[in-house]
Amino acid sequence: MKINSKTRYGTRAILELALNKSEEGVYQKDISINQDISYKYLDQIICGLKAGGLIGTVSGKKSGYRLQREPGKITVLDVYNAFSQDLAVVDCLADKSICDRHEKCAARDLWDGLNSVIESYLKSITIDDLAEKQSELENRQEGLIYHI
Amino acid sequence: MKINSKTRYGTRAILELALNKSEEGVYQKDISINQDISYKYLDQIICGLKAGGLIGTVSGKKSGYRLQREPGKITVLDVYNAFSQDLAVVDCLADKSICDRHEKCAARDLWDGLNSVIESYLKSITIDDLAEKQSELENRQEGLIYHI
DNA sequence: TTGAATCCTATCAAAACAATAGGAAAAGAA
DNA sequence: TTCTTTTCCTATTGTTTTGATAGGATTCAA
Repeated sequence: MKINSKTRYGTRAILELALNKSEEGVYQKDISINQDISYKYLDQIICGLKAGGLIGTVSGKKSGYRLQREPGKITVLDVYNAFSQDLAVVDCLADKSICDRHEKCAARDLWDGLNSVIESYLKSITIDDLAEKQSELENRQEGLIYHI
Repeated sequence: MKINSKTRYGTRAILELALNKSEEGVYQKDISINQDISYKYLDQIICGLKAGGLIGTVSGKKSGYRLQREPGKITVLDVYNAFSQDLAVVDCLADKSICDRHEKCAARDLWDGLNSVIESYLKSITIDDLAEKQSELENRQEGLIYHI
């Protein structure tokens, strides 16, 4: 049960865009530096986020990327879905035909429940939540320094 | 986010033991047949379940395997842990040293929350719950047949 | 017309995964 | 004892997924 690196990086990349309060786009280069993600690998991450309709390219004198919706309307599940087929912790959830047991399988119901739990958690957290949390964490850090 | 096949099969195998109401052990052969798991692969599954202290070998005239605890005291998380290291949807949860960002990383907190959600779900379901569910499913099936 | 940025596709090495294989050890039955 | 059945153990293998790199095409403003 691991989150793959594209989803991990994708979340950080999109968080980086949410943290940018200016009207201008954010360069891939800056996402790469600020979030410690290989510039080239980020190519694919950005491609996925764009294909998922979560981010877009800014046209104009300063290019770069920006969110396509308000950060409060993008959930982590959206990011997850940009890099995976449907969330299905076991294959028989997405496609019953692969297992004859599906009609009466307590195990399948179990995994189905797990799926729901994961899905609703990922859906409950928006990029805005993350951005707020990130600001909090950074402020708390500074606060500590003041007290030394 | 997939559950690996050992955990999947392991759950079904241990469910099979829970469904056996006799005092006698259940043969690997029978688990294999009833649960459609390759006999040889089941070797490794059983080995994991034994190492996890969840099942044991019956000694006496009829051998086979049985649960080591009451089914109500074995959770699906126990089964999961028998086949994976600690549950950690991202590696920086189990080992902070792999990423410098851990002090102030909203993403890490996000995955930590996901981890908790998964863990508490898996912990909330016992093998006894599964066995009961399985009986229900099989009875309902029979019930439907009567009404045709 | 060049420089910086986005965009696109192919490739690769390593790791994880799922499963098979072959047989040793134990223990009851003949 | 010997045979048979079942448990137990370790190695190996083929496939798929994963994480990442590579190389260059395209766009566009200065």
